[in-house]
Amino acid sequence: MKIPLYRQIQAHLKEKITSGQYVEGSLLPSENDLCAEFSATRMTVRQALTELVKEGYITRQHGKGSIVASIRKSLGLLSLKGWTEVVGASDRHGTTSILQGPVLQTITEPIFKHLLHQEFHTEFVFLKRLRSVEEAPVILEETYIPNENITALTDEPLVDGSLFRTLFMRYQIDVNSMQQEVRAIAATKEIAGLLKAKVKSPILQILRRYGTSKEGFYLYSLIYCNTEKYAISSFN
Amino acid sequence: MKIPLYRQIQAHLKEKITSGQYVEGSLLPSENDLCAEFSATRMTVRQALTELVKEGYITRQHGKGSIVASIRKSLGLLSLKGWTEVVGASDRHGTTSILQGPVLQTITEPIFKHLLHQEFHTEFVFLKRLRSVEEAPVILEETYIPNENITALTDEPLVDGSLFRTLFMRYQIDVNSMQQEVRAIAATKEIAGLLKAKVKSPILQILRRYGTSKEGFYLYSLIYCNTEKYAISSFN
DNA sequence: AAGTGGTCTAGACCACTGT
DNA sequence: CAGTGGTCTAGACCACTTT
Repeated sequence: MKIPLYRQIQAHLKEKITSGQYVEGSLLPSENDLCAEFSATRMTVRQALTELVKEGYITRQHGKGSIVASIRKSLGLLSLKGWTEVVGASDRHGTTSILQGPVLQTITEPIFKHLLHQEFHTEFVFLKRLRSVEEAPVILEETYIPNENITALTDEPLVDGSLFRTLFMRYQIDVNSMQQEVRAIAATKEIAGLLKAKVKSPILQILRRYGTSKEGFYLYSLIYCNTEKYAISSFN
Repeated sequence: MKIPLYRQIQAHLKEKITSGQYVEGSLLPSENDLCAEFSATRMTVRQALTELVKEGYITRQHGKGSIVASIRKSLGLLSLKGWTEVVGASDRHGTTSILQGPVLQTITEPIFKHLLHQEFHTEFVFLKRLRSVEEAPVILEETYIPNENITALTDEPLVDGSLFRTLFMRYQIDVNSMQQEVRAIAATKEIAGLLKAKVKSPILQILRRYGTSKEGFYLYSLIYCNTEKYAISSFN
């Protein structure tokens, strides 16, 4: 077997968590149970569990067990302050509307150049989304995904409306890291219009590159956020 | 002994790294050497090393060894894009000047209220610093440190001009986590003046709480950043 | 070939959380 | 109290890097 046993256990548990078979807040099987299930020793099982803690899928409590973590917080990076509080645990007064795409195109934003891993002119799947809280638009997000045999993205709707979830379910691509640049800019006419802000009002701009479990495969996002009512928060 | 052996090994190595006895880019003693030195088994030594990787002090390479990481990047959170590139590996065209403090006072910024862990009116050591690149001011940082027997901070200068390093050297307090909120705001007259930007120009505002190795002890920072030339970037 | 880190076994004792 | 995770031992074989 090429893949280490602890990686297999890790992947197996991750699958059960993301698919909802292990519910948020519940307990994973104990270390000893997992040892039996996978014919492994505790050290091996613990290595898998330690990885899951590091990735934020579970927390552990001495004497109790491994607890499935609350929301899979998109890597603990961006979470709209108040998005979940205002909106409840499951996003439902928050809405996302797709303004454009998914559609094939090349990157036109020169701003991406210096953190681009691919050729500037390769083809990307493009997606432009507007996220709102209580009817008020807050985030404008333009996402570029290099077209490496994922053209089907443009044909079928997203799983649960989530891009990351779609990539995971349909292509087994797990987004697992990120690099970003944050700036304050003055709203252009177009951005002000979409975010219902005044022209020239301060807007948060985030340039982002996501790393994935597929070697050399990155996603790119250009995000504009009206932080008048909600701030962007992050942990760690 | 109350402290686990692997924690002791971890602390020992961390000390040698931060004090410069193990130089950046060089190799740590091999696992077997460390086993001998601490009369421990490899699993125990490896647990210490794994923690150091997680904290960013070292990287490891199969067949080679444990390599002391480059800069201790304040938790991989904020690093001025270009600060190190523009400025060389060791910060030296970047300057920090202390505008005010360290001095004792209470927090006056109501903005801190909702992520404050202490009472609003407890006493804090206050510090106001301006960071520049090539003579141009870029970051204004106001830091509040709860005054728990650290009054000496106000008496002696900072070690290497670094607050974190001072806390570590003089009080064995290690800053190891962070929570932040980011907003875009319009520059006030005062901020515009200090950052040499126009009044009402877009400024990045960061509200930050740092967690430390001392249970329940947090630092607070209010940061203003002119992102016209340099962006704030982060990894992970 | 020698040394390094990566994975794994088969035990052990302890501290903590539940009943 | 039984069950859980936290720490630790004393080995083993393998894959990778260097000489």
